Amino acid sequence: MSTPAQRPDRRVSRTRRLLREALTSLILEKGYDAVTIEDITRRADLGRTTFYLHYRDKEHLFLESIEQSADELARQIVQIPAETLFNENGEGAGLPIALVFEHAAQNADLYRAMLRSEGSIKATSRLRELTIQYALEFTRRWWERRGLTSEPHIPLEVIAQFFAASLLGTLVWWLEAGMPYPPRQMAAFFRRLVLDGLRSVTESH
Amino acid sequence: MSTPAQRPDRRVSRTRRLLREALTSLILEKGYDAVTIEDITRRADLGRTTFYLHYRDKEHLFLESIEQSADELARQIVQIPAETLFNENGEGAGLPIALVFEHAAQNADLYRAMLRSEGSIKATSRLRELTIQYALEFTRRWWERRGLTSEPHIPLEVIAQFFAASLLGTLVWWLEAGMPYPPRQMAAFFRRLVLDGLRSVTESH
DNA sequence: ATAATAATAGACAGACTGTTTATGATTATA
DNA sequence: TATAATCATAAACAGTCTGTCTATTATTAT
Repeated sequence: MSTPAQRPDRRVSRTRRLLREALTSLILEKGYDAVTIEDITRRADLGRTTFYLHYRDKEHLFLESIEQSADELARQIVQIPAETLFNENGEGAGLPIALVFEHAAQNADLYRAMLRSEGSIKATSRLRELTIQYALEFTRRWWERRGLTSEPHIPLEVIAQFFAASLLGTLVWWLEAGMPYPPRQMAAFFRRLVLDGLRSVTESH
Repeated sequence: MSTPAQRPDRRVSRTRRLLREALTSLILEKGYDAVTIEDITRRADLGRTTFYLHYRDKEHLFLESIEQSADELARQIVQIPAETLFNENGEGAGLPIALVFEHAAQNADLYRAMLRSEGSIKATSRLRELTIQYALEFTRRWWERRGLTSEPHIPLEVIAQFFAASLLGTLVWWLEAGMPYPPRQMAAFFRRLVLDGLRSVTESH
């Protein structure tokens, strides 16, 4: 997070990358639980002991992938200028959500591996945490920006949690179904559902 | 599902119940992954080999708990008369959702164990499946009842999936947070969010 | 009362984990 | 390009868990 970045030994970054890639592909093939350390190192073409030089266990390796991917996405979202970030219509409306779906599409394998709940330990859990955290901050800023000082009828925490859960759930379904709609359209669906609710979908004939 | 119900040997139902209870409590204590078969049988005060007389592995035991609980809830919901089931206001409005939150509150331990994503294999996955399936059917009937024949702007599948994900997510958060609001109120929060959307929450001053 | 069924302890091979040790290979840097 | 530091490696290890089998005892339904 804030080390002076003594650039790591080339062997180290290579090894770590190979291990991450091996784990992701193996999860998709046989499911998280079934993957052994030896599977990983065999696919990465590394000695089994090498694994323990870098990670305590499978979980730590996977968590690294998650944090890395979350950082990458967060960096993209942060770049959106504050003026357009909260636009509900017109330019830039829904941009953060669109970025999420596009980032997921570009890293579909990793996302699938991360979100597939069939045996993901605290990996999925961590992803949830990160999303809720982000949603909470976003919701809070949104609220403030509207000059609303009084508490909403529904606690902010509930709102943020609702947002995170529906976003992650929608992502899971979309990825597992083979991304049947393009990212932009999926983002639009989601935005409509989460902002205007189910009722609005049936009301507009 | 349709066996003539040759009532099982008393020893069998006792053993199975003890195993289910032991697993649930152990999951809450050390997390799904960390629970071994021996842990389970020791807590249930049964021989380890006995376990294998009834279940192939931990997963099958847990899946049985899930199916059983889902059946119980479904039986309650099915009892709601069709007239009030789809009421959006007035009598019976939101009853199914309220039932879910109340059932979760009454079986909080089991629900926590089921929903805690930290290592739940395909258990959580199965729960998702069941919920989506139910949400899909419900949404379809709702749609039909409104006499709407044309497809909605958003595919029904997306809607059902959205509903299921937000419901399960909200449940998880609520249970893990120690049920900070009573079931009825939580159900009302959820109903408001899912039916009218986030925007409505900030618009009503 | 008794035949059928269920539970048990004990022993087993096989798989995986995480650590240690001693050795060989690659890298950064001067 | 020499060399000291770092990294990767194989081999061997004890420890844990799994799932199966066998022979024996206990409980149940009728």
